Amino acid sequence: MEKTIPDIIIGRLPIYLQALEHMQRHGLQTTSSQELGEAIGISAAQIRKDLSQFGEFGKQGKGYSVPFLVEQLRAILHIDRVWDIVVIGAGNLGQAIANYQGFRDHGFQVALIFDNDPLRIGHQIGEFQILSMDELVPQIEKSGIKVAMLTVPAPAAQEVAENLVKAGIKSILNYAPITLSVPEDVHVQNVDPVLYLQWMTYYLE
Amino acid sequence: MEKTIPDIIIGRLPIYLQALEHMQRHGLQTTSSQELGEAIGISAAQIRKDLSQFGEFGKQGKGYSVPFLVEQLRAILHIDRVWDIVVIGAGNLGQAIANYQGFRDHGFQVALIFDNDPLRIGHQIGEFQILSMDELVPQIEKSGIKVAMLTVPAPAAQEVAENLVKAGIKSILNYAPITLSVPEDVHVQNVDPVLYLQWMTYYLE
DNA sequence: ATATGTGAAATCTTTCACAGCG
DNA sequence: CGCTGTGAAAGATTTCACATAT
Repeated sequence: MEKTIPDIIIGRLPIYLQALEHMQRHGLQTTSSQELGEAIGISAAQIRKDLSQFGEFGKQGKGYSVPFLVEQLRAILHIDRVWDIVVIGAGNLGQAIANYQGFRDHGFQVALIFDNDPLRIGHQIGEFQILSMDELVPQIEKSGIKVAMLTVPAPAAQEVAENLVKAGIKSILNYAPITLSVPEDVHVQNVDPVLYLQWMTYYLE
Repeated sequence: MEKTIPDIIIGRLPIYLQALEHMQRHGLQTTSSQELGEAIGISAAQIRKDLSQFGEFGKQGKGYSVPFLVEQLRAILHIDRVWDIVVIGAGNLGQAIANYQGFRDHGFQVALIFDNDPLRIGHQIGEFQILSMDELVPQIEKSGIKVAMLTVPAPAAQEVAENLVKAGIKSILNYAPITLSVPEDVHVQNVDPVLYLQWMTYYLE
């Protein structure tokens, strides 16, 4: 009886939340679909329609309570808790991710980091030791972590992804320039910046 | 008379190209919409429809020449040349980007990098000196660069974006956790990883 | 025999416009 | 009166299925 909510709607909720948290930091108590829409470049009707998939969060004639809507969106997105994440690849990007304050501020906590380079294994990044890739499956299994960020070179990415799946990972943020093949119940988001740059250059010249 | 091609199609072309380059590196001379679709999880019909917007690149009964289609896609996306890019923010992420080999391999060349921290200004990252934010508009104007990657903290991002627009930037890859407000002719892609993590946690638990 | 390119159909997404509530 | 929530309409995207070319 549960209707499935389109992925495209889920993808907009974090954007709504980002803007609402911004309003909240600025002390705004109430907003409207109109105001929120103008802040993020999305139509008021679309925001109302999207939110209506999950409940009735507004008051007619009044708008939405900012703190209440923030709380509701956090619950919907399951970010009303702290998620541990694992980083695979301790190169420049992996290290930058491990040290990025923005994850902590939003309830994501880097808990494990792996690399296969003997010169890196054992070294400290922030408060974590870089672990050997040989330890990947047992360590992740033991930790119960479900979310991974993949920053290894393309030729290694598919094999690592398969190990992540074996270890019980269900969500992969993939920085490697390759389409990963994974089971249906594992979600992959490709965030290779080159893809986005190539998209944007279409509109140049 | 030129029909506008939907943005959603443009966004898939870099994915096609990524897979085709992968095939090319493995020596594959020919492929089909079916085979390409299986590699990236997109239907064969959609690939054919997308490509048909730009011309007739295949041969009936035969399929597509991999090197030819790679060349055509590069021309369509305007990546049959080297693009200089500017990085704003020389923190962990900005430095990781400045050193990322993947950009060079795909025709993007970091040419300038800016920060507003006096402790960073003047320091070397790879072959580049970190420049002062005060120099941002004149230096970018002089260079003629059109593409920027924004890795500054959220509170600074909107102001920096406005300066980028003044300096003639037309494409911004935005890592800051905020929706930027820019003129219509400037393209922004938001790549804040927190947005993607929040999207994925919806499907967990 | 095989695989493209493409109208037509099906599906999905967004916008419209207004009843209804505070 | 102002703004939500929502059916219905419009618009966009994807899939189907086949004529056509090699």
